[in-house]
Amino acid sequence: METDVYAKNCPSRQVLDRIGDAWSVLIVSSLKDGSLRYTELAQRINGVSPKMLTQTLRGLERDGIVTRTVHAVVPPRVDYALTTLGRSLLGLCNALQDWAELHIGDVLDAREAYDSRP
Amino acid sequence: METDVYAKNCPSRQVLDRIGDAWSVLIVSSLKDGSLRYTELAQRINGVSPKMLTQTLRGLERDGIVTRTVHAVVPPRVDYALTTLGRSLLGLCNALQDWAELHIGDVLDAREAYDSRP
DNA sequence: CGGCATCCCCCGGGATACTG
DNA sequence: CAGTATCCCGGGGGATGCCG
Repeated sequence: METDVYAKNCPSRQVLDRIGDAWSVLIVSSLKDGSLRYTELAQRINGVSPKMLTQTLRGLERDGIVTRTVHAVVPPRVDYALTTLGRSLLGLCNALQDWAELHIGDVLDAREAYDSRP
Repeated sequence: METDVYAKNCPSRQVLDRIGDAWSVLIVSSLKDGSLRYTELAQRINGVSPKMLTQTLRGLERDGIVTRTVHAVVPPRVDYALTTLGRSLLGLCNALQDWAELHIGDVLDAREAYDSRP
């Protein structure tokens, strides 16, 4: 198959969009040690609205990156976990966060220098 | 410094946003072999509007990831190149694209399966 | 050639309230 | 508890037109 991310209509662009989505990255990273419930994800990921959490989880499920397991109990319980495909993303997500935490200082310095220019 | 990407107001979130931006990834990758002119970038990156190209380049420059060099000639010539900080991103960008090109098939299959479910 | 500036539209996404 | 439904707003981002 022809996969050129520079091409406008290449589906790999959509993959970039998904991975690029900040919520996706945070969700995948949160699930690295095992499954979590909906509420646990919501607490863990500071600032995500229920709408975006659900929406992103549905997208990840559709893309075969997470599984959604409903337990028939009261109160309801829904677990989310990574698939094999999802686990293959962990290295990337970790690298992303590592870079961010390692170079955030440089970036902030560069911004300050840029903004204080005539 | 406290760097927790799960925290709402952590600046590393902004780094995630920048790297997550599809245009940023494509620009950084395009510059891996050396500097390019504005028009060359526009041609290389299919589907980007002038506005977004300029805007993204400004953001990358502000964040210390690319340099912008204006040559005083007619017609004008502006070269963009990666900084050291920008070059440190190359591994990440390549990994991102590699993953996309490697797993795009799995993702598309998962989507089809998901969409054709009752 | 390499941009800003402006207009304008559309929808991403937050807040809130309600259900199985 | 785990969502859906609804409303609503800001701004992302395309198109177009003008400068140095």
